[in-house]
Amino acid sequence: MPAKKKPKPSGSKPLSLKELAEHLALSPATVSLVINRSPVADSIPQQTKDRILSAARKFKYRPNFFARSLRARHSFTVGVIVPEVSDGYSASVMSGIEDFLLQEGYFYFVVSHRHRADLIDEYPRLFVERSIDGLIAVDTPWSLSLSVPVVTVSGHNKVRGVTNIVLNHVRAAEVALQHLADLGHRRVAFIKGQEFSSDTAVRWSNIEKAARRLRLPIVRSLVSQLEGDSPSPELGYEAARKLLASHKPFTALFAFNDISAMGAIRALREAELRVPEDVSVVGFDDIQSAAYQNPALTTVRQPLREMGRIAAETLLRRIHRAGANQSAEIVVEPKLILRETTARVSQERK
Amino acid sequence: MPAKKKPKPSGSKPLSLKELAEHLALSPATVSLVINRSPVADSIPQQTKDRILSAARKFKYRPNFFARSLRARHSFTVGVIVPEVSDGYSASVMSGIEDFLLQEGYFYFVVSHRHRADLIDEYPRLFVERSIDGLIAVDTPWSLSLSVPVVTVSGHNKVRGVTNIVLNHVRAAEVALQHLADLGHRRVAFIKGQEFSSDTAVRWSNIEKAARRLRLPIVRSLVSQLEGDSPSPELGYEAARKLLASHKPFTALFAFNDISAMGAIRALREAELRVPEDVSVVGFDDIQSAAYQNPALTTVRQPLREMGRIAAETLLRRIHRAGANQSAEIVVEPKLILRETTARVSQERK
DNA sequence: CATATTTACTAAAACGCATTAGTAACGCAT
DNA sequence: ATGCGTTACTAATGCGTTTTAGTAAATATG
Repeated sequence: MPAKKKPKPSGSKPLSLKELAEHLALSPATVSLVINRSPVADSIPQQTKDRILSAARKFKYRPNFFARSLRARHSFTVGVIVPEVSDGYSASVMSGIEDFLLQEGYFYFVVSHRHRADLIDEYPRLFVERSIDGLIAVDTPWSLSLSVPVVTVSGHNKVRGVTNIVLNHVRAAEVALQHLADLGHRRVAFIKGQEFSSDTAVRWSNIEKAARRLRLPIVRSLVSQLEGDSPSPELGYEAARKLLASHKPFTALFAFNDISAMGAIRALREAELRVPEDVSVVGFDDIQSAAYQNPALTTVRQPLREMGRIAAETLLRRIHRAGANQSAEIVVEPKLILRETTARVSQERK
Repeated sequence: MPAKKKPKPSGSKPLSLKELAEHLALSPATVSLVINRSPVADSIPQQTKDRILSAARKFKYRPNFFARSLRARHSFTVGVIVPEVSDGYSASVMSGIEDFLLQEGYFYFVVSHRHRADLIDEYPRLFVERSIDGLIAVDTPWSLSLSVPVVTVSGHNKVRGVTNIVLNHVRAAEVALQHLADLGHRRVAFIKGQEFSSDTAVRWSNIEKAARRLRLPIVRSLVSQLEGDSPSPELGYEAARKLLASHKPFTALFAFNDISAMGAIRALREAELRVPEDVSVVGFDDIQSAAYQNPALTTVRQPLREMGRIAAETLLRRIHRAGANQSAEIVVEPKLILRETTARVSQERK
């Protein structure tokens, strides 16, 4: 005899397993077993199962997430830490992360540390308190060994228990400089990344190697560096101004990223230098707006979205098969995207 | 007599309230009361409190989040739904949301619906299953009345229980067209937003009104519309091509957003039209990269980050004082940012 | 000195679920 | 008739908190 107490079929608060069981005149245990398709429920006749399932549907039964997680001791949630949500790099990676995570029934928390060391320390702790199942650190210096699996995107420290998703930086430097060399450039200026950026060091050392192989000289005064943690092209503008101030001539510029390339182009313009006629510029990353600059930016593409996806995939794999699969590094390939900011070096400037 | 069982001061699994209490030879209740600074604990002598607090610190006791939420029936988590994390608009708003939320001890889940109606339907449900305390919908058509407070950014439907954070669109249209009119432009072309974009309709109707007030004609063939849901400038490029194809002359273009303005500028260039000498262009939003276009984009700024922050603030207020505070709309002011894509209309084109 | 109040706690229930160890009833072979 | 294996379930426990309603002892009050 079904109780006729709650005549609210919709809009009321969610009903619990117990209430559902009561309605069915069964025990919560049985209902739980059936709903979770537990093998223990094999002995339960199909008819009963159907009865349970259809009642669950009818009453829109949704297991309480906290109760479930409390018992199961995992949350189907991962943490993502980035320098800043609103910069193109992080956002692209996140997009890839999201793709995979949601499709697997996971959600994610995001936090931006904005390069504050205290936050880089604190946020992971907060995450762990929130019982995340794993963590992805994007473009963030990482040295912690957490109690949950960690995957980084562009992390370069070898830390026990963390897998790094990295670009093939050897290739990236090669492909960019080769292109410039092919166009006849010999005097190339560079803008290095900020100290805190996790790619700065590797990228630079590979540029040096590639330059050596190509016999391109690297002149001290033609190397500038981004300073400050703003995500705006302003920094590239400043860096390029310093380059210009050295009064050493150069015919090409390889910037640390697309954003700084944009700023640099502006500085070149202001100095009455045409891009690419007078100076060729190569960016890095290939963020969305790179293609729609005027002129469109030639750049080294990192498959950011894919890197995010791989990070998510790797993380979940590690969450599931804890222990095994300890490949510490996964490498993805860059690609040179030819657009309009590079050109053959002109005769008179050669 | 303290048990000498677990001699692992670090690295081991988190200890529970019960274990902590056991160690202190007190009941879990007492410990809980003290740790949560409950008024009921007033009668407990300071000495005992100190003992508890210092033990908690020593053992790094962290309450289990699920257990706590299970009991308290709220999660200190809100959901954020955006069209796409990796587009500048959403990302800026998110940045503002994050600022406020984290500072108040809340975390947030993000999902991108990418304009798929089924996801716009499904994600909020998933959110509710995850027991979010509230939801922010960014630039997303919203008509649902959820069981938790909802705040939209640029939502325009009046729905019971949802607060909309919106731009003053009257002013936005006015300020842009006034500027163009002041520069002598009479033949202005327009690019409208996609149907699915929540601002499209309001924006357009206010443009019509402002144009009427300024006695600027709106010619049918000089109105184009974005089509497709890509977040790239490509769409603006296409829209501008259609405008050009009409062969009606125009001296200014007011685009739906900065991204499409960038695409449009490229189309104009290809048609041998100089910006701003031949055609002035005004964008909308003032996303990060607007300032670093060449030429830098004149645009109507929406204070996106601030809108995010206000959304978060409003949401938390509504979560805390459920019921009251039912202002259905909060309006923020736009600002015209003068840069380099607008100029006085030239004599011969007039 | 009897009673009321305050002090310093604690027992127990509840939040909603998953799971393990059972049990009762039945059919079947011996 | 006895024992055994199925079948169809259920009771009970635990996950880690918070909170309410107590209680026992110490102290104050009349």
